[in-house]
Formats: sequence, structure tokens, C-alpha cells
Amino acid sequence: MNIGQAADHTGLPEKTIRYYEDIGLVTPNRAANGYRVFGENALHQLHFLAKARGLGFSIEDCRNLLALYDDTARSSSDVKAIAKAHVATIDQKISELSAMRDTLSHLMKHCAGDNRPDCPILNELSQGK
Amino acid sequence: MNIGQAADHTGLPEKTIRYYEDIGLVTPNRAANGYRVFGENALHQLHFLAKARGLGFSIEDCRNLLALYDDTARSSSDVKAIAKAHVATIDQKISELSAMRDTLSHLMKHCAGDNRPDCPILNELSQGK
DNA sequence: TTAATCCTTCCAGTTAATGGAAGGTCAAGC
DNA sequence: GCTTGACCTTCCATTAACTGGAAGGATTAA
Repeated sequence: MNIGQAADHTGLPEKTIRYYEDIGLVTPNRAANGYRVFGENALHQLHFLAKARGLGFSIEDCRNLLALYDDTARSSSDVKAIAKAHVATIDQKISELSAMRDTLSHLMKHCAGDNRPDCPILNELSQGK
Repeated sequence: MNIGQAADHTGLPEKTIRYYEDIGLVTPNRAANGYRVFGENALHQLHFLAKARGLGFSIEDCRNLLALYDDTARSSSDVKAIAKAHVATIDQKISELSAMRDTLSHLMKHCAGDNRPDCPILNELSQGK
């Protein structure tokens, strides 16, 4: 299977697949003409990557998860630890974003949003040390 | 005021301040020795930037907000529109992160996290087209 | 005078791709 | 056999918003 089909199969852009090979996440074979050939194994890895990235795991997390997947002597606790750290990161981001959201929507409630220049949003941004 | 003091005042790293000058967000004066000199105006802009960035506005948003701040003939609706778009972006991110979080914590609940290799998290990542 | 800070510019690296140029390969149709 | 178009290759540059570090000039205190 060439890269085009692999892209169709996994939903990953060709560029992304080439990039994943570049950084050593996948290693497709090569045909005599230099084209990448994706066998069942490589395709499987791409699917794995697509899912893991879709869940927000970093590339390095993905690398580690793939290694654990290949390691039949793994401990599930290692996998769970990665997931746990990732959830903590997500929670952190969510709470930061929520705080921003609250502040902003509060300010917006007090901004007339008309053609006059007075604006509580700008006032807030411009004042205070 | 030199860049060190400006950094202390605003909480922004010196590097970041130089970067903001580089991209044209602030334009401090220069002393005879080449050192940057931050007057009241520049310092004020840095505070503004620190707050706006703290609320997650992009650099381009910040550029536009600063321009609106300087424009006394502005319409508050222009400011509000930027804020509104930003809140929409934040909401989008929050919902994506929440979805990831839910999926992950569901998977984690079913992962023993012991020294056995069986792992529902890996199973999920590795299967399904 | 010298050592410790502080300042300068410039170059490279970060994350995870994405865009585009220049060019080789292949399959179909005439 | 040739051309056309789709598909593939590599390589270089760019994105966002900084951050790190090197090399070297300026200032200040002892």
C-alpha cells in the first residue's frame, strides 16, 4: 500500500505520515522505485497514532505507548501512568481556559458593544499593575 | 527604565519583551549606549500585553486590541467582537479537551494498572478502523 | 583594575505539523 | 511510442510564541 492509500485508510495527511517516519514513529518498507510501502504492521501503527494523537497524547507519549504496545511483557501500570499524567495536563489546561473564559465573559457582559469608545474590556486590560 | 526593571515591573521575561519589540508590539526608546529605555508609555503597553496574553488573546489579537486602545474614536463593538471570537475559540478548546478527558478517564477506570500486560487503554488505541 | 551584573545582537531550538518547489514514476488513452 | 495526469520523492521554509545560549560591549561596586 502506497502513502496515498495509507492516508485514506487512517485519515492522516500524507505530510503527517512522512513526518512520523522522519521522527521514527513508523518505518514503512520501500519499493524498488523508492515509494513507501505500508504493510499491515505499519498501517496498524498509523491507526494507533491517529487514535492516540486524537486523544491529545504528545508525540513522545505516543512513542512510549507504541513501545509499550509492542512490549508483550509490559505492565499495564506503565500505560496507566502515562494516561494519568496526560489527564492531569488536560485538567490543568481546562481550568486555565475556564478561568479565562469566566473573566472574559464577565467583562463582555459589561461592554455595550456599540459605536461609543467606552469599553470595560480595554479598561481592564490597561489598568492595574 | 532598562529592560531588567521593565521585566520586574510587568512580570514578563526580558526575552519576551525583546521579542515583542521585534514584532512591533512595543517600541521603547534607546539610550546613547544602545540600551532600551522604557518610558511610561512603553511600560503601560507591556502591562496591557501581559494582561491580554494572560487572558489567552493571540499576539495578533493583542496587536489589534492595542490599536483600538490607542484609537480614541474606536467603537466598543470592535473590542467586543475580538473578545467574543476569542471566547468561542476557548469554548471550542474546552469542549475538545473535555471529550478527551472523558474518554481517557473511562478507559483508565477499566485498566488494572498492575504488573500484568493486559490493558484496555492499549486495546482501545490499537483497534478499530 | 577587576569582577559581577546588565545589556546588546544573532542564531538555533521548541511542537507538530503544513505548504510549496523541483523533479522522478506510473497507468491510461491515443 | 508518447503524452497527460495522478502519484510519489526529497528538501527547504513557515507557523506561534517564545526560550536558550553564545559572544561581546557597558556599567557599577569594591
